[in-house]
Amino acid sequence: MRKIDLNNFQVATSETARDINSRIMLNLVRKHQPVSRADLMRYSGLQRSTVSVITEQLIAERWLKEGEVGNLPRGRKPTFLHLNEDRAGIFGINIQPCSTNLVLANLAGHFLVEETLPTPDDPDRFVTTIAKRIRELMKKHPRIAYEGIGVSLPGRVDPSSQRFVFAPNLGWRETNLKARLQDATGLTVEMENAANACALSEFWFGSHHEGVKNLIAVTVSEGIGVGMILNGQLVSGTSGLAGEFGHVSLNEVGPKCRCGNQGCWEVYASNSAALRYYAEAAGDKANNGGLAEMTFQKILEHADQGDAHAVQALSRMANYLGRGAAMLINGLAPEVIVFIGDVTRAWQRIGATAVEIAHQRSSTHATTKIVASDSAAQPRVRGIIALVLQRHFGAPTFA
Amino acid sequence: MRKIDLNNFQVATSETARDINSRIMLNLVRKHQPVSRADLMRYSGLQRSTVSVITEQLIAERWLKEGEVGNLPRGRKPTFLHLNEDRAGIFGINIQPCSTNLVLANLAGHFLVEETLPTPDDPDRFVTTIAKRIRELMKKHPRIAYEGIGVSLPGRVDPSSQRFVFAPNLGWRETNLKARLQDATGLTVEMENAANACALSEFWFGSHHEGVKNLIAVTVSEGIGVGMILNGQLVSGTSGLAGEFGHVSLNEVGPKCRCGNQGCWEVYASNSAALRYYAEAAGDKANNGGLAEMTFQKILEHADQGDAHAVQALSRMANYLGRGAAMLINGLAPEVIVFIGDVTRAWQRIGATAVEIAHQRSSTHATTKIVASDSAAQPRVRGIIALVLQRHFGAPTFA
DNA sequence: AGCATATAGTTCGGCTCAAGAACAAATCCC
DNA sequence: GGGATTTGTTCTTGAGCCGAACTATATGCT
Repeated sequence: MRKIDLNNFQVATSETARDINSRIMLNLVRKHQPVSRADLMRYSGLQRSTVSVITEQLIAERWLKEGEVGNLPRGRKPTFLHLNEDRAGIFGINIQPCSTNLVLANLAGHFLVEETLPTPDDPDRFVTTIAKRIRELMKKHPRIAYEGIGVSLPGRVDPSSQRFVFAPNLGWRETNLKARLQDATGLTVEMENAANACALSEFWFGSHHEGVKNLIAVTVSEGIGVGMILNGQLVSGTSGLAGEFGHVSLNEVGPKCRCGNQGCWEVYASNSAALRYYAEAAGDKANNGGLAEMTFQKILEHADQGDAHAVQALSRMANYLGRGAAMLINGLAPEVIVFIGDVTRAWQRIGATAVEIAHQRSSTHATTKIVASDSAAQPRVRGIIALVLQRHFGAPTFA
Repeated sequence: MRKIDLNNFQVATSETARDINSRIMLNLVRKHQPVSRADLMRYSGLQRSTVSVITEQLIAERWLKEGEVGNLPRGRKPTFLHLNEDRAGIFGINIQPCSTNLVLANLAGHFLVEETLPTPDDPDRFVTTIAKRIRELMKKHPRIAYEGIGVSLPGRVDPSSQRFVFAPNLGWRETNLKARLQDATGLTVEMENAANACALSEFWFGSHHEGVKNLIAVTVSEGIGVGMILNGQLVSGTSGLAGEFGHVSLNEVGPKCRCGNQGCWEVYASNSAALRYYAEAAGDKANNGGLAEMTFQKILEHADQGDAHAVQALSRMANYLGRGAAMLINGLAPEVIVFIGDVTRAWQRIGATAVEIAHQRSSTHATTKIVASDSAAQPRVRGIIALVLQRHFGAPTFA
């Protein structure tokens, strides 16, 4: 039960009921399509007449389209309804320190165009490059409407001002990226932290978590980021700063972290941590060169080839991934924790350890599932598409 | 933005708009009373006519009452509306290991009756004793309607089944307390974890956090419990298990915790931890007796009397309270963290340390306020009143 | 006193919307 | 072809908000 925010609430008008019910219809079609009006009546509990009127309206607005006719043992054949997936196009941009993904997706979240380009050093060049490409793509695919642009980036974004609070890995000075991209493209821009985007991706597109209302995404790369869905919605905290569990200290006398503190989770469980573990294990060989050019990628390969040091490094990393997961389970008790990042490619090797440690160190009553994301699914960019889609498929809020 | 749960949603009917708007009216009156219909029109943005109809209805249902007439420089004098605080009575029960509070409150959360009794060893006796007393009180105050009973207890309650998942400090075997209390009193019973109740208390009755949507309550006693309000609503997690941050390990080689793990936050920052610190500081004197009967209460007194060991023990405790708060700030970035428990009585002594450590060890961008609750306010029992009040004052959810 | 002005609150017609019943359409089976 | 069955539409009714007109009550100026 939510408390009404008396500084910012929304009263109901005569159209409110329709807003709510047509949003429900849209979601029911999304889930159950192909689906007849009669099915919608049964799923929703609304009157057949009401369903008819609402679907008629949604068809007129091109959200839905009538499709083939179904077959039943008896009676009039139903006309199936479908989501009109090509009603709108959404651009998704995923900015990472070295490369940026640009995607054009439809309402179903399917990618129509998918490109990768190097991330420019400064935001000015970024805006002009991306805006140009987006305008080209809009010309090339002129038939669809464009809903907006979603941007995921390694940093925290203030939900109210939509400026980023910090993005250390990007090295960009604080800038009003949103306004400039909007001016350059004419489309609405929404920005979100990459871990939050991943959480949204799993929450809206993850097929295996039916009925889940609490889901946590953990992105593991150079650092660790956490995105949280609690009570069915993204948790952003004040100024969008929530999710920095990667900088919770697991050991007050642990190694220094770039955040200034000691023994942070990401000092123990990130890709960089695995590199450190490998260097420690490989010992003196480190000085013989080669190790300086070591990458997490190579550790995964070495482990596959049976390199004991690599296996050990990954195992230590897995152990700490488990400890951090235990923190999240104890504190937030989600139904699911999803790990995202290169580490998922080695999940078969390290998943069991992480899961075991996590359960060992968390409440015995918790039933949290811990899984690795399908890395092919591009959760960062899919999630940012989900963010934009929420405008149309999310629950409208009143009061 | 929330995702619609297609397994459990609520369609809008013709009455939905009224439900929403009259709930808003009720809250506006609660906040701004005494308030005229014209004021409500301005606060809500609804038409004067709509406000008139809704208030008429709320007066007929006895939620509101007309009061005195106001004065204005010009024009017709407004009739002020008030919340009819005595429309309903709510029983609040706070179960703690040794004593139980029973409170009868009105709609404003004011206590009409306030009693304390020893907590029976077994739930059977508890139900009969409490139910008898509640029936007596209902006879004694026959004029008001009774809304229900709220029960706060040291343990986690599954929101769906309303059974407690575990309550180790209570030592009661799992029992369907809710159903039995309902049968014995004829009133609706709602149960909630004590830390969650505290969070609700601060959120609904805390005057100093206007506009706050993310608030965390930390109860410090023998153990540490955490209750979280995020996005304006209580976060319970799967089976109500969220909030066990007290059992997050801050040190993997720290002292054993009763939960089976090592170095949990509550091993370092609870009342029991302060007792251990004191024993360590007092050293050999411990064997001379007296220390076995040491209580946290006495440590507070000794500190006031200038006992260096007591001061040091509290200071170590404060340090770890700060570290735990830093974890909550990094992870959840609330606007406010409220500490609750005996420790608040020593807040003048230890607050500064805790706040300093918390800010030192959390994101430099975070602006979380850290405060001690007013211990006289009885947050546990006030919060459980808030839980029941939410039924009438919380935002109704559709879709 | 009389009138203009201002503010509070009520009443009524018009519009949106869901409910529910009646009806039309389409199909199968006998 | 007729009855049974299911889908989908149409129409009336009642709930509820909007907006305008209207009533009630006050002040201040002439």
